[in-house]
Amino acid sequence: MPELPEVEVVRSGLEPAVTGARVAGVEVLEPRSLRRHAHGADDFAARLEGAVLERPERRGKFLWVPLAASGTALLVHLGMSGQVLVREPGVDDRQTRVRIDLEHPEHGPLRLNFADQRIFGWMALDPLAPTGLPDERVPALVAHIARDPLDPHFDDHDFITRIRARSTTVKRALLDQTMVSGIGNIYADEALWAARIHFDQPTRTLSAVKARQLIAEVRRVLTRALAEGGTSFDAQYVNVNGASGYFSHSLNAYGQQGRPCARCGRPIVRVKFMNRGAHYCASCQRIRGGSAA
DNA sequence: AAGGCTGCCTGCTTGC
DNA sequence: TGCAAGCAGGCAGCCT
Repeated sequence: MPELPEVEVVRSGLEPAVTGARVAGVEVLEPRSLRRHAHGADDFAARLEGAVLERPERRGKFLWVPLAASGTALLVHLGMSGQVLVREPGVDDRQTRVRIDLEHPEHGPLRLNFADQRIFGWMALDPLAPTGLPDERVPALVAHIARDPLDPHFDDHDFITRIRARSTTVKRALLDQTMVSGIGNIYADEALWAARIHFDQPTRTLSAVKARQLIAEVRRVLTRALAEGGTSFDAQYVNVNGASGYFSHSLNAYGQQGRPCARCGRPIVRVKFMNRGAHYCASCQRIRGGSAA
């Protein structure tokens, strides 16, 4: 379940390998991995071959590599199980869906393998469009995605205002990538635990102080997970070298059902919510009625 | 506007 | 032992 920290680990790992490299060859082994590319697998390969790659960028869980002098980017979403692996030429990985061979001016030939067990992830070539900020462009398929909490232009005050104005509940809002991006099921549950907020608390009843605390805890958990190299439970998430992260050892709520809450000792419980699991401490995280003041 | 639900997917785990 | 159902869930799109 790659979320912001895992995608950022991939982006930063990719940066030295791809920046300035030329695409020497593209092989699409699984056309479904290109379902969001507008014109099919052959067009994808033909247009990507020969392109020179620039520094990879990220917003939320979306990762893209601009192609020099083209107004286009190679856009990647890892979905549930996607990986981008930097390998020696000719090396293959299990469940490789797209192979991209690179020629780097300093590192020589390299291979990128886009591997994805469940095929929820995808790649596409997508036009870059201006955001309104000087010198900032994002792919068209990312235009509707909100800034993420590690973006220097993320506006906490604006987030607090918007979340309190929405008639929804708090976990639903955290998972809504048009409200705030980069958060998935793991870090939503972790941030809610840290802020002592129940997942089903109506957002209109969140005080401004509580909403501020929530976004601060979101940022803290994302930052800590990034520092630990992301969360891995198995081979489904690895960095560009195939190594796992360590944050799974730091989880307080997600996957901790039956274990004692690190604050109060009562067991963490897991319930079904939005067709996924919600993990929380029923003692520390209660729905508070009352004023929104 | 909000949200419920489905489809997209495979591999591992659980249950009969 | 073997098979089938259940489970993991990000996102788009449809419908109410």
